[in-house]
Amino acid sequence: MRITHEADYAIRLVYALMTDPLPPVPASRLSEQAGLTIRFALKILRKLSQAGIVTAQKGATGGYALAVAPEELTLGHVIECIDGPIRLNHCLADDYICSRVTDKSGCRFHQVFDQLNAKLKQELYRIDFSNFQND
Amino acid sequence: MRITHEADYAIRLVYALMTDPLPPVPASRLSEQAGLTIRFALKILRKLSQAGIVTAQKGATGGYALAVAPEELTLGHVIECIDGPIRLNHCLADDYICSRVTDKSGCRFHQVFDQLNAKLKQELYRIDFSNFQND
DNA sequence: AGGAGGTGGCTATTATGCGCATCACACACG
DNA sequence: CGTGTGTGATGCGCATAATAGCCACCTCCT
Repeated sequence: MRITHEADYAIRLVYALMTDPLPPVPASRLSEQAGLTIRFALKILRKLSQAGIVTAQKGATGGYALAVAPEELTLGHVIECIDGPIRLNHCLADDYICSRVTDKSGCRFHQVFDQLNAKLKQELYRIDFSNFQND
Repeated sequence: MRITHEADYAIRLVYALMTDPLPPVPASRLSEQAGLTIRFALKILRKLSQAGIVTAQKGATGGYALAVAPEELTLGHVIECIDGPIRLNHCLADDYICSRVTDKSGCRFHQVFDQLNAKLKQELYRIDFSNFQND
């Protein structure tokens, strides 16, 4: 029922990236801002890069930059990029076979969790990073 | 971002308890209904018992019974009883000290997660077991 | 050449799922 | 009234997986 530390760090890294006046920002500066080791930051930034959320520039003057506008980027994007799909219950996974299933829409509990999950997801995808721009 | 298997099982156990026509129900029958081993079921039932959600009766004709009416018991009760407090982010814990804190209400991210968390909790405490009574 | 990120693997810690052994209790039956 | 049997209570322990974080080496750009 919790996002991982990694996802939390990812959010901080995106925030640090967004508020930095001089992109591209090297991982060292980002990790300092976000308060984690550079090694771990690199791992997280790689995931963000693969997901197309940030761009990475190698080389002497390289670093990271946001690939999408803050108002286009939501908490949901970042969290699912790091933690994988948001699922309140494991029974919401695609390949889960419920022993209590009665019809194709699954058991009543499944349906309830499915609805709740959709709501949570919707909320997370509603909160974009422009909300945090002036903090 | 997921409830544990244990909490999921707990929900199934409560459901089995609720739909059983002859309380008190021994753990053996409940575990069979809910599809888990009796040992694990006992551990979960103990937690439910300590939380006052079910009553346990020792002895030859003993077993478990619901201590509260189904319409008074919600998914939130059962989940928090097993998994502990619902927290979308670890920074919502009471003893967490945020490095980014700016005032007593915490950083902007904290505030957002706090609100989301409250919403989720509210939803989970809105869904009581009478919804599942006739399934 | 040197400073940047990319990749994969590695370790330590914690959470999770579940089992085992033993004790405590309540009823039933002799 | 005592003892046996079936029930739950308790605590220990372990196997597996997830998580958090680190390291070494490679690639790429300037």
